[in-house]
Amino acid sequence: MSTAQGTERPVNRAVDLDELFAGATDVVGREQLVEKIRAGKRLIVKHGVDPTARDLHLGYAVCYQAMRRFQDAGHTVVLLIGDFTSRIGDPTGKDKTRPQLTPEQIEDNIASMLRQVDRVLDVETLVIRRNSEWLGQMDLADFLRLGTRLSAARLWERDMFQRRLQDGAAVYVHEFLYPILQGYDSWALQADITINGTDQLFNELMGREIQGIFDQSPQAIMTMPLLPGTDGVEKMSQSLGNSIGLASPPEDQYGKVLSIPDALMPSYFQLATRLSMREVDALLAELAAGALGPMAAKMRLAREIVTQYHSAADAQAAEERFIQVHRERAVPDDVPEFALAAADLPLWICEAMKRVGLVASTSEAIRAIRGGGLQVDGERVDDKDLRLTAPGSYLLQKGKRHFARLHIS
RNA sequence: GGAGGGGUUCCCGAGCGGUCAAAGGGAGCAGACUGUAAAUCUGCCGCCUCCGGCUUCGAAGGUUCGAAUCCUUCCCCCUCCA
Repeated sequence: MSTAQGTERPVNRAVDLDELFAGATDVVGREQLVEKIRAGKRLIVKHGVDPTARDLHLGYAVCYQAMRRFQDAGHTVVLLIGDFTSRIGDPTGKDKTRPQLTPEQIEDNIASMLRQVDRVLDVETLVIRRNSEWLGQMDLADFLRLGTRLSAARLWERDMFQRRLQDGAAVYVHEFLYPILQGYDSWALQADITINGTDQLFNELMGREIQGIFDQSPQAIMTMPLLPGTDGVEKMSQSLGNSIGLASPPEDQYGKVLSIPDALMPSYFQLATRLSMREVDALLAELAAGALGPMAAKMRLAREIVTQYHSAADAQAAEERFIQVHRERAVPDDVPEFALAAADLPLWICEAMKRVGLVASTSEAIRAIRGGGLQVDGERVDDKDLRLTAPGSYLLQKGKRHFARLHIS
């Protein structure tokens, strides 16, 4: 079993521990870990992910920021791709079995993931491993042998299982066994610390258990809080539509950050920016004291984030644009354009709105008109039977933010 | 192997022969308000040139003047006992 090799960078033994662990909800086994750091050991820092295709968002970045700090301190960060475990599939949806990923798809996904994480992590020194390397070789006898050392009661403790049991929901065998495999990963990598979301605590504790069984020094577990989404209620998740993508355009990021509830600003400053704890504390103190207005603070937050994932210039531009569009309600300059021939005249307004994609159906267009939400050239449309009769250029608009320009010639 | 519960509009979830395009919540869209794309309040939220029509309630048949609601078969999901 090979282990990850870091590059020959010096390890910073005197690293500021508070900054290193900043934002963590908990660090299990911190004492031991600190000893290793002080002794100058180059830590193996594990972060496990599924190789599913997805757009990474700020929620994921919370861990990456933490991992980056370890990289900066000279440690080896291993991005562990759960290619083997993902073949088993995540059971939680009611959806039918997920199509199995081919090795090519997995490699594509890894590549796409790297293109996104390189905005946070140092990809040069990042080590990538796949757990099929060892799990793919494990035979049933090995697995059962491991089973002789682990009590099922230990697995049942998992609160998720307990809850499902109470609710009368199913617990599938493979998910029951999943933690063992994930724990085995830590042993295989000889991980000194694993960094992941709080939801992974149980699985990672299994790693300590298994490392202990094989007389390996148990990994520390640094759990990071789940970043709330822009709705301020649910955790950030692509499927909930409350996420801010790392690769999203500057304006999109900027706008979304400004839309978070004020109460979320502290967590975002702390978890989603590269600012140090000290800087964040100072900023929040100013905010609390009223020296810094909430809007100003949030704009600062948005700038920080856009700057990190794009550039200071992009952040500046996004901010100006935001002010224009939302405060001054100007028409954006990237309005999608559509062209139609004069032969389509006269064109029913509902049809026009549909052609241009502002509404999905004429029914919706009619409803929108009744609700007063459609405009042509800045004038509200009140008559659902309105027709465009002359060739020319029309600015179609739904609400305040959806525009389309239609050229008829 | 046995017993039972269930599949409803984007999601969750009521409905259990007509008054059902189907309660309620969430999401989404719009209007008002605001420092914000937040919060709050209001409206909309299957399709159709829409004061009328058409197609929906796992699938296919059937019973009825009439079904999401009853019957039959099939597909899928869950729980409990063994």
